[in-house]
Amino acid sequence: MDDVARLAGVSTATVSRALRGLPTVSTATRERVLAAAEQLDYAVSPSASRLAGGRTGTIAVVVPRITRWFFGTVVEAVEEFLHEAGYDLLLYNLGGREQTRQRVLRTTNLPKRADGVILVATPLRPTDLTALAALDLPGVTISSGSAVPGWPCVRIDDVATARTATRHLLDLGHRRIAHISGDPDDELAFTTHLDRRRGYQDALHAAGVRPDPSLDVESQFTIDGGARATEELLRRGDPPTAIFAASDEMAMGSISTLREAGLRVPQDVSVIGVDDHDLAGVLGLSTIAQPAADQGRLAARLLLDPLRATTLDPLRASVLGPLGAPLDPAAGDGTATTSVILPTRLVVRESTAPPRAH
Amino acid sequence: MDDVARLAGVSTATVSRALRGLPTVSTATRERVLAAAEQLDYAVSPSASRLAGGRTGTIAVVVPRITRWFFGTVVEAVEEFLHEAGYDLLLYNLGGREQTRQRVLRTTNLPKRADGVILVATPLRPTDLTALAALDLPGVTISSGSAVPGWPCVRIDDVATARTATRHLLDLGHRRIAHISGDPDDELAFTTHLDRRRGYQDALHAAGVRPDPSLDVESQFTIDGGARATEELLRRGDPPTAIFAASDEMAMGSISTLREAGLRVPQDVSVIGVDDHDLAGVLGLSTIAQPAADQGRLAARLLLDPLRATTLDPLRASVLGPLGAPLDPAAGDGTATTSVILPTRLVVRESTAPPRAH
DNA sequence: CTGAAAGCGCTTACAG
DNA sequence: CTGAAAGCGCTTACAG
Repeated sequence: MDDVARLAGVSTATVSRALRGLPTVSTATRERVLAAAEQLDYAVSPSASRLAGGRTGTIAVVVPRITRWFFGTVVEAVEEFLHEAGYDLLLYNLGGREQTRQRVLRTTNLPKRADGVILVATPLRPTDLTALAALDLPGVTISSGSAVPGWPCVRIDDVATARTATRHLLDLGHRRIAHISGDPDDELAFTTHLDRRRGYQDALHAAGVRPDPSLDVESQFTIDGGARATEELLRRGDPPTAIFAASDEMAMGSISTLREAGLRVPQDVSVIGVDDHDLAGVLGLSTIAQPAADQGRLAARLLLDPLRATTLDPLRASVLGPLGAPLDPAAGDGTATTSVILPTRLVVRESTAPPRAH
Repeated sequence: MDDVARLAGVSTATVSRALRGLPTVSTATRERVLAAAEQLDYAVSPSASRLAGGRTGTIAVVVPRITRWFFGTVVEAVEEFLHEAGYDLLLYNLGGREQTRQRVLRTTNLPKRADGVILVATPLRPTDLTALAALDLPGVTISSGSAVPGWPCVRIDDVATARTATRHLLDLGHRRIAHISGDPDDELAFTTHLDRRRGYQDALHAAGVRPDPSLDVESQFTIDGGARATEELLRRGDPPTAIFAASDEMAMGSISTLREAGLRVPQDVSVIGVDDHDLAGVLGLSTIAQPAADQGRLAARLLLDPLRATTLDPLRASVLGPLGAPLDPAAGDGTATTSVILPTRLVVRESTAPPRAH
């Protein structure tokens, strides 16, 4: 930076300002600095910049399992948004390891590594919430059960989504509709499966069908979880004519088990999932599509907008107007949790049909 | 850190040494420092540590698309290894954006952000190689077409893998065997599809079958790419009795198209892929399984072992012996490229069967 | 085995 | 609009 300053005939302070685009630099000076930096192929040292400026230019993204469709898709969208904005992405994949969760949420002194964090479907205990609040770090959650005070939350309406899926099966004439969802080991405040179960029950009630507990099986949100839940369902005898799986991956596991058991989909059993997984089309799986990439992009934006606004000179920020303004007015007060709810939509393919008796 | 030093009654230099486990600290002192740090809930500032020490404690991981099975699985394994070793992971998802590739490989001054880089199946032009060499950064490639001088490479034997797949089809009695693979837009030095094509042709030749160019279609390594390649194949008339797809995702797209065209798998057309994708079982897809997670773990280890060795005091490193030693002696000379080749294995499921005429 | 001191390369009040 | 100077919080020779 000294070299650049010398070449441009200014101080390093001015080089710093010019390179960051601060408005308090005359156009002529800025151009001279930029030219000098270019000529010397200079780029600021992130380490020094962080230490002196207190900003890391990095966002931490925490997902349960990057290999699952929803999380991979979210991360891809977040990554693109962040990198286009000049931010780096630190990836934390919990992978079911409780200790990792602890480390990420506590010890890691995240605030010194990142300017903000995006928590995707990360289960949070009350103590975790306290820990997060203590970090005093900007953050956004995606499809999180437990809202973090002051953090925006991007998600879909899980209850409505489940209702739509169940109603689709009801409309086809099904009455014995099973539901596979949830994680039995999950004593954490992760409510996605609870919400989806509620929507399922709501829809049944609205149609005058009393939910049969023996048709409601808990398992993991994975292919394997869906397979095992379906095995359990079949083991109980008197199988359902339709299954609403809480995710496409569960639905795929379910279909696999049904076929192995000699049951045809949809002739013997209809199956519907949630997600619109990349492979849903290949498998002919009916589903409720949710916009995973949009949720990622939006979360990244909600996180970055305020960060970028405070980076700007206050004067300029007021001139820029909308750029600095939070997407939702309510997000501004620092403690309220703004939920942005994105729409889902029914996609009917070949895995759902009227029951045979019809 | 000043506080810790004061509480422990030593200098900050000693605190620094004790906390990093350097061997030049007496046990008593170390314990006092650790206790003080614990008591004050102290953790070093990464920014300051980086600036002063020159090490970032971070590894950059570059993948083409995190949403594809192979890359997601690799990243998950790498993430676990890195975090257990106390390193952070910076994710770069190329996503087909050429400019991102440029930025990552050049401008980003990677060496100031990461201590090393893992390049997963990243196409490299000769100029990229020059750029990488100029970075003077430790790195490892996974399944890269172009070897980077001095970097270890972890991969499978693509030629042998393709040969095995093709031979499986030949053994079943197929003679009209199509191949879908490759990226027609790929003028980069990414050789995976070339190697797989060669294995395919080798196997045909060995069986006395002359490869039919009209049965060899190029497309993308995706579900959609497989679907389109298969459409093209059917459009050409006189369809094959079997298809060897260069990846499971392509195979899945292929199956989808075949079914839409009214062809049954495997009765009318057999299909085999490469990967052993999570959903290969659900789809009954025969495939050549490759160890994606193992490749990720191994790459991370090959990258970290030398880094950690140089972090240690030379004296201690020699005491520790094997820890500091490179996995492969040849990896040590700094310019040779060591390839570690992991085994693949044929997994026969329901998508392959003898041709009907049989 | 330990400490004093320099220095890593920036950013930020502060003053002008 | 710009500069001089302090300081961000560590690590590392160097000396002992």
